[in-house]
Amino acid sequence: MTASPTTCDRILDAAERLFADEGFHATSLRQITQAADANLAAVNYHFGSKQALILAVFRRRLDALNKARLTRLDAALTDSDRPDLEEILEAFIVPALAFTHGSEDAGHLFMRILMRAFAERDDQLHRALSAEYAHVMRRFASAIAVALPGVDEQCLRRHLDFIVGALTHTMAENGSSNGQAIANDLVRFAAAGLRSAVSVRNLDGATRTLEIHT
Amino acid sequence: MTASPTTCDRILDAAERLFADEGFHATSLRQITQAADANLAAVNYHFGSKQALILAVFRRRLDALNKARLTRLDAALTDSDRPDLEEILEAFIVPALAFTHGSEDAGHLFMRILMRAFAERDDQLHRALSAEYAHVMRRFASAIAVALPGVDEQCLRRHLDFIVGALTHTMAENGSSNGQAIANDLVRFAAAGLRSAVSVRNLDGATRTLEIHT
DNA sequence: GTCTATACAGTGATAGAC
DNA sequence: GTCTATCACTGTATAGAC
Repeated sequence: MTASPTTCDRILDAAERLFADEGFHATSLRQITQAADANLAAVNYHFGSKQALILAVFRRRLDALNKARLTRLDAALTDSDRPDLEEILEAFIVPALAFTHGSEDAGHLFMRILMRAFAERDDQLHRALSAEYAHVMRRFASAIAVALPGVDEQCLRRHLDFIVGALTHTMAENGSSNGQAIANDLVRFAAAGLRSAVSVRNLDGATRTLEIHT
Repeated sequence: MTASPTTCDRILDAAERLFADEGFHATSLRQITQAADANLAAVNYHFGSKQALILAVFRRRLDALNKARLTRLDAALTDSDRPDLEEILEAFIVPALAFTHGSEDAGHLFMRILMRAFAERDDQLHRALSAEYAHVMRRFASAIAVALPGVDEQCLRRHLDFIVGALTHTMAENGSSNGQAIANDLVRFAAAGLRSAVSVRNLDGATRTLEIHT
């Protein structure tokens, strides 16, 4: 069941489970290699460092998540001529929160790992991952820009940061409960927030008399 | 300049600076005590553990932030009879992002420490801090509930999580640039998101024919 | 009480033998 | 590729000096 063929995979599996259970910092390489029936030095041989091992554990699951996101985004875009904002947001949010309901091993572990990730990640990991998946963010930004014509580019980038922050914080906070309800809620919240920028901008351009807060 | 009177304060100052520069995990107690002209054991004597020292460093700044938030909230609530949603959100968001512009030592360090916090925090720290400042969240939740009559309680709690996540992620991502612009943006974004919940709920209760997404 | 010196078990990493 | 042995370093605990 847990006996994967190669040493590399056994280390990845053991590391994922231990990281999810105990946290990254609290898990030692000796624990991991012992659980994986491997030698201590094997980690540094195969991955280079503990940091790189953590990154590898993440990459394995985040690749799947972002592939699911892009697949759903493509479906939403080809679905109709004019992309629907809610569908785009669902393509980004639902796959992330969907693992929540999976009592499947991989899904459950992934969720707990993600909770750990945003509860404990260091910025090396953060930088590496956000660079690695920047193209995903760019694709969603483009799609939203089409669905919301007239939205300011810098404003859109900020709003995407808002959404990413809300999503990850909520995942870390709420664990594996109410995934679908939270997803619906966040989609509506984010859509309203995004649309508010466009309407304010339009009003501003049209009348120049809008009062700006503080 | 950096010579505070007591050993306790010197350790706190040195720890804050080193944590901001290098990160929590990467900074050793030996670095801290050396920079603070103190003995290694002084940390465990005064704070109990490295974890508790990290917590103490946070508490010193977060106390000030949350006091500023509550002061501004009180001002917004007594300002007029009916609380204004945007003013409430500003009371929560602006003080957090205001430190951004402070070239003052404390403000600048605080910002970088906060970036580290949400780039590296472990869940012990997270749990302790959110428990410690839960009353602040409760006060803001109550204020918003008054400003937005009819909003579902559970929904409001989720939305507050969205806002906290968006705020912290954005602070960690954008560093010390454009604080005021981001604050205005986030206030508008959050207000629109919050209002969307109320209008949807009202529509839902009134017509029962609203289509629910997916 | 406040602080110091010292010791300890455990960490990630690495060089070199097999 | 894999393993053993070893390194410098970590956070923590304690006994004792001021």
